[in-house]
Amino acid sequence: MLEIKFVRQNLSKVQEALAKRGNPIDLDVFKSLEEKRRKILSEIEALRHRRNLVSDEIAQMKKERKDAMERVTEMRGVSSRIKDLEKDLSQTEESVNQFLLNIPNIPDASVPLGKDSSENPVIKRIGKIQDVGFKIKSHWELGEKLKILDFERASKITGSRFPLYFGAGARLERALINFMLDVHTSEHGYTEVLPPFIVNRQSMTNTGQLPKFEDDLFKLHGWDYFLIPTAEVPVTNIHQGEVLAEDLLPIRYTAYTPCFRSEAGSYGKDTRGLIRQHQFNKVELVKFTTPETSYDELETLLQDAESILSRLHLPYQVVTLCTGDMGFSAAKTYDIEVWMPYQGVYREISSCSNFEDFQSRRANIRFKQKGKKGTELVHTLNGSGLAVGRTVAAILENHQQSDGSVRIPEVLKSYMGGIEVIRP
RNA sequence: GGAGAGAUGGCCGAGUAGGUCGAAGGCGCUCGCCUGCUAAGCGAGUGUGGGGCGAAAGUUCCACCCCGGGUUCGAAUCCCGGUCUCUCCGCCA
Repeated sequence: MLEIKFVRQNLSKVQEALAKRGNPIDLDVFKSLEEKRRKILSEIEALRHRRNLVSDEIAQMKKERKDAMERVTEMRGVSSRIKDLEKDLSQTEESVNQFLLNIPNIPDASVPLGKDSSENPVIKRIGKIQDVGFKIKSHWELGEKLKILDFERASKITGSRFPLYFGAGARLERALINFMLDVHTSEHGYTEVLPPFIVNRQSMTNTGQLPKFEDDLFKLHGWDYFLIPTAEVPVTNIHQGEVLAEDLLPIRYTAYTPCFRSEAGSYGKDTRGLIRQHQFNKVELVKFTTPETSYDELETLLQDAESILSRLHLPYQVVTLCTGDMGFSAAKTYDIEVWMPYQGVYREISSCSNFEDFQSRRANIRFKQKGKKGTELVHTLNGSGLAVGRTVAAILENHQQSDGSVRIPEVLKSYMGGIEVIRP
């Protein structure tokens, strides 16, 4: 959420920034609501001031055993007037708030201008794409032939877009989770977290999934709870409402969680394989930083995610999301895209973002500098490190051999109980 | 699921016959003094958010003692509802 004062004082700047993102918003409604809110508020405060003064007077008169009836009667009127205004105020505040909650973040100045994903500049490509000299199979074909993936049976159990792994496939998924967590905790300085997989409405609102994107979430019947679409939600909300000591920052957490997404509106897209599922596993990286360091921390966050791909010998590229392609809460985002040889395209496998104070304002996460007055909002960041199902897909396709077997990357061997190749 | 106890400032902890309580006291922290160093000691200060005035220091007003309602001229204090935590019983991986 943007700061109300900032929006009020920078109407045209905000409007311009939102136009760049491709979601123009008419701020006139906001302007008049906000004026109304401030007008009512100052009237209420004046009346409350008066009431406070006279109430003290009444107390004094009672002490001196004087008759205070006249004042009491007067204050009855004042109090009921206040009550009416308060009702009006809370309605207006609610409207202003709803408006603000639906305004996306303002892109950082370094974010390239563009209308959609076709305009995301590639900033680097790592790893060689080799011509293997045989016909590349898709990961779903490999998975089914190797008897490690079974999409048909998964749909019997639940429906379409749910994964079912067997044997070395299940082991590979688990190996990747452990490998990623181990690297991030022991080499990159993150603290491992295992959070709830179900969160309440407030947490979803704090990180920006709500109120706008409820259709993308799975909601629990009879509860105001939701399945998490990413560990970002529970992990960022660990510190909601807290004032952190500055010397604790930056805080770095990594968490494995399953992720649940309704994928509303994606009918027909990526219908085969592991790319787009209602349930998938992900290892997430989350940081809380000071405003001064958040952009440096975004760069190292990106490196931390990249290092997983390098160690798995998977070719990838990094793009900067342009203004028109960024998520609602982000101020700047890098996507890491892994090479998927069957389709011959790079596919998103990690998304690393700096949210600046957009989430921390909603979640009220602050820090305090020693010896300094007041508090300041932290900056929050997160990135996938990595999406596990897509990593399995990438390993299958990139490390397949002409006989339909798949080589396990060296770094995973110890996690795979010595399995070096998955064979039919 | 049943019974009970509790929720106060960065932390601990007073405050219930409603009025000068934004809240005692302690700890912590900041600044100053003192002191071979450290510790101790002494003095002063020290919540958050919003608004007005001010270049700033500051000053002033409003709100906040878990959350939401209610009673009242006036609520941290009384009433109702909710959330969370703890204890006991039951059940359970």
